[in-house]
Amino acid sequence: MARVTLQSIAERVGVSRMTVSNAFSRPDQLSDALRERILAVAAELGYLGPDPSARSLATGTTGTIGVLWAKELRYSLADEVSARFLGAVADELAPSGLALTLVPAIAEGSVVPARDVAMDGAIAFSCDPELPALDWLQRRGLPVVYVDMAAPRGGVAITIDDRGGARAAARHVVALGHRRIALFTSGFGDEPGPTTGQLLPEAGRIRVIAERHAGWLEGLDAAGIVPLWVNQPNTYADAREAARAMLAVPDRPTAVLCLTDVLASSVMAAAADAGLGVPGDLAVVGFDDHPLALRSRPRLTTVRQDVEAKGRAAAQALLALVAGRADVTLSRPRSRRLPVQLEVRGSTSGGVQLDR
Amino acid sequence: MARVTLQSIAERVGVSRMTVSNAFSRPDQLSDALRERILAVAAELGYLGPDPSARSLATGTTGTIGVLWAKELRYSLADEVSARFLGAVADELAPSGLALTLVPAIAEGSVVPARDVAMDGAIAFSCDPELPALDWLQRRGLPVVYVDMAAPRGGVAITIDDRGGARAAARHVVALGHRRIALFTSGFGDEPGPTTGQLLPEAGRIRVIAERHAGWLEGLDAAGIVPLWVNQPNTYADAREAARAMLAVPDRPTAVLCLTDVLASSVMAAAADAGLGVPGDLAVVGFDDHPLALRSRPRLTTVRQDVEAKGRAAAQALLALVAGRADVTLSRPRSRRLPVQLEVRGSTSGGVQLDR
DNA sequence: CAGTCTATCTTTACCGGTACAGACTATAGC
DNA sequence: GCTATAGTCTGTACCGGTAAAGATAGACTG
Repeated sequence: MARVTLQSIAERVGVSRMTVSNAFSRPDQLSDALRERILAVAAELGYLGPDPSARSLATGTTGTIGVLWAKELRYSLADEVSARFLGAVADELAPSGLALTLVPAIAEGSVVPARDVAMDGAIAFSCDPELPALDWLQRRGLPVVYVDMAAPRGGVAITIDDRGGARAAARHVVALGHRRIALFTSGFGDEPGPTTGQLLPEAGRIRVIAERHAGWLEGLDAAGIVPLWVNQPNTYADAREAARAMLAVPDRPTAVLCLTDVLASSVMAAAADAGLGVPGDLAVVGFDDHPLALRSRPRLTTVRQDVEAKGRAAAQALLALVAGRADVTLSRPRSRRLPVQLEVRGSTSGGVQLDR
Repeated sequence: MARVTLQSIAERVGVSRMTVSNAFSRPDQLSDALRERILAVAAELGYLGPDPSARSLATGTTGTIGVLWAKELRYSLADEVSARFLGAVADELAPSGLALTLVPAIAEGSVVPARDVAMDGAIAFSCDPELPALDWLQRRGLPVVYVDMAAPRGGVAITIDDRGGARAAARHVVALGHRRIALFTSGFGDEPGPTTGQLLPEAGRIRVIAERHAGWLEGLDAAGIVPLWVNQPNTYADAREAARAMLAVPDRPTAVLCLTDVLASSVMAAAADAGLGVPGDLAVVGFDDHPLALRSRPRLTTVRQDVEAKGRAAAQALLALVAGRADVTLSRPRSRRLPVQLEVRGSTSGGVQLDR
């Protein structure tokens, strides 16, 4: 299959290659009559439109933006919250005709995707700031928007008020009178269950984890409460084992604050398995307001974030950065911190009235 | 920021441009000493490695493969099952250094991603076979693997036994003695709730829908049962309204077979809202064996598919196709239909023993 | 010591487009 | 009638690499 190129069409029609190029890319540069003739010949020859790579080389733009993922995609995408974020980004980008490339931050083999994948810009999503891949993005001079992580100096970050939300969650259970409170989270290694260990440094660099922990502690410290830390290894496995271990400790906690709704959901399942009533025996609070939160019985009290708004904000900021490279008169997009909202539902209130 | 190119490095070191290229791409083509010198100069000048677009143009490969999505990504990715499929594909591809580009099948504006995005191959995931985007992929001569959809003649398809699974689900509830059975699905338009309408043509072309419906009917027809069709508009909204309407009909069904676990989960929530016991008042069967199925109380009887195996199979088939283009002696990968398995749990059995 | 390798580097020729600066009309304005 | 102006089209010069074959020289073979 000999490839049909601009050149072959040009020869057939009897015009210059440039004119054929314009027929596709800049219709205003030639007469309609000629354009139609060119397009007809192109169709006849089976021309597929300008070659993406060649155009990309010539113009310096690729038509795709990358999303840098820290974790293995298997895990990240399995999480509905991350996936919805990605979906919102993709949809916000679609009208501009930009596709979205998933770029693994962790290199396997010699290919370094953050260096070798063609893209016009990138969104770094909840990455360890020390990842070499981030360096590559910057060295390439690509516009980058940082989501759920700190931006380097001058960078654009889109975050949510993780700390405030976690603090509100902690205050909520404290206000309900709970004193034995567990913090159900990740980042303490591979052992599921209650832990007295240190948060792993790499986990501490994940902003979402660090900030939610900080918020919880702010809320608990004020009441002089020392929490029970419970670890869930950061894999895709069901968190029920860790939850079971938590519920088996002497002086079992009466309330548990969870890093995410997905973890909270497993906690609720474990509570049911153990014959414990929620919220009567155990109050549970999640984070994210995942669809799970509404599907669970009782409905889950949680800190709502608008993950789709976050995705849209990130996409818009990145679009502005990409456009700003071409037109320096445009103002740079600003970092934003989106608000969160504590949603009190049946998993803590117990009152049917609040459970709608 | 003047770009550092191979040429500038070559001049600085005093060798040909080709040698510099080889220093990066084919280390065996030059002496180690020279290579080190070149890399040193490259580092000093801030060279970032070969430009992806230029390399892509010269070699004819892009280092990315596309995944064609029919629905808006916002919806597709929000579904944990789709998302896990995508994650499995991405992880299977990662060792080959291939990135993954999400390609919207529905064009917005003049850009046709399936035509304009650079890629080495594509996975079409549960698309309407009549989508123009599929044509573009074929006209480009790209290797394509079709997942959860029929492949065109000679194409490679990875599917699951949707029909057999649905049939097993139907037989299961029939065997339990149910006679008033609802089929909770999508594809009948925008009205939620029981319907007597026709399945929309575009929905009928979605293999997953068509096959699961066919399987259900095979199972019910054998028992002479006429089901109640219940429609859930194909949006991201919670399906509880449709479920509520279903439970409000006179002669309320005693069993409901659902297109997916996500829908089943909403049905169970609606049952709880209506004060109905599962499985006592209403038996519920899902499809997919989504993590939800295990988290729900009672646990959801469902048809298990291994979505990650599906993703891996698709990725492997595509890798084989891509490799086969270069080396025609390789055998073409074959279409596969992966098995499914009915998982009987508490939402139909009622027996505690089966609910573990 | 001629002949043949092998390793190393260079030369030539693309890959398939687009940007930008003319050049050549035809029309309009005065 | 002569010059602006706009509308079309062409020519040239890149974009930044890689493939494949050729050149050169020292090592090895018999």
